[in-house]
Amino acid sequence: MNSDSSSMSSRASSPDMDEMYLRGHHHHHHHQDSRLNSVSSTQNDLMQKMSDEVLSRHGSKGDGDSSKYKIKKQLSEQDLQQLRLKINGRERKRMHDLNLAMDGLREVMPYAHGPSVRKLSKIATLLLARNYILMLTSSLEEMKRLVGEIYGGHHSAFHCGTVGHSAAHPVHPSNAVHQVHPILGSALASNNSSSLSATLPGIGSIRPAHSLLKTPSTPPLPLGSGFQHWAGLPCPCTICQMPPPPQLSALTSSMNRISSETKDLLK
DNA sequence: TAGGCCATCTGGTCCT
DNA sequence: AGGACCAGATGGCCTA
Repeated sequence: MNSDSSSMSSRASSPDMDEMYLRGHHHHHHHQDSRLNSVSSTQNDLMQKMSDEVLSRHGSKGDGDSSKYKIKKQLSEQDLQQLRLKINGRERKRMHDLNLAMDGLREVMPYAHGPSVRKLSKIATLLLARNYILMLTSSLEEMKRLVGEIYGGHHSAFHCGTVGHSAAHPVHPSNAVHQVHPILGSALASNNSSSLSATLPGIGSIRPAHSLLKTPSTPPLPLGSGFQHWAGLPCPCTICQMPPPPQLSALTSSMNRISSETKDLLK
């Protein structure tokens, strides 16, 4: 029925409940669930309600002829089945789309990918993503600060990526730190880079804003801002041509402190 | 076997 | 009115 296997690859697909429904699931008492009795009654109510809706759609509501009503009730049950199938199908598609988005998020998360690695659960994905964003944001802030200290504020203000772009690209994390939701803002305030934890392998030789995001296993993050630093292109500016200042190694070590939190997520 | 995770169904609510 | 979104319920699968 549904060909989507990406979100269900690790488990057998469930029995087709629509099929069950069509075979008389609404008469079901195939398991002794305490909820089923109440559901059955409410379901009957629903059936009647929807039946009325369908009947009214067909312009037959209020028909006094009982034999006609019986026929039309039968028709309406078919309509109800079709309606239910339609609604269920929409909901399934919605959840499949949600799972696809979740897979997309997993793909850009800094954790080991591969067939032998069990994929992150949904909750772990969301929590890790949050930590990752927080870490990136605070790293960026820290780098901006360091660059400002080293080269002076006026120069860094003209730097193509780390500072100058932030005003032009509102969605960039370096700008988001000032515009973020109050909750995130408070989270940032309480989460410096040492308490944050995310995995960024191969970050040893740091160039501001470059190698931070260009991890070997992850593609450039699609932030939607057209931020050219992340497009894999070499940057011609003087700052990017210079070797990394020794102060930035402190950032490296803080980044490598990844994570009791994150490791917990991966358990 | 218990608990975690998940897909699905379902009814309610909100939105367009 | 119909669709999107949400939360609760349920059962299946898997793992410690």
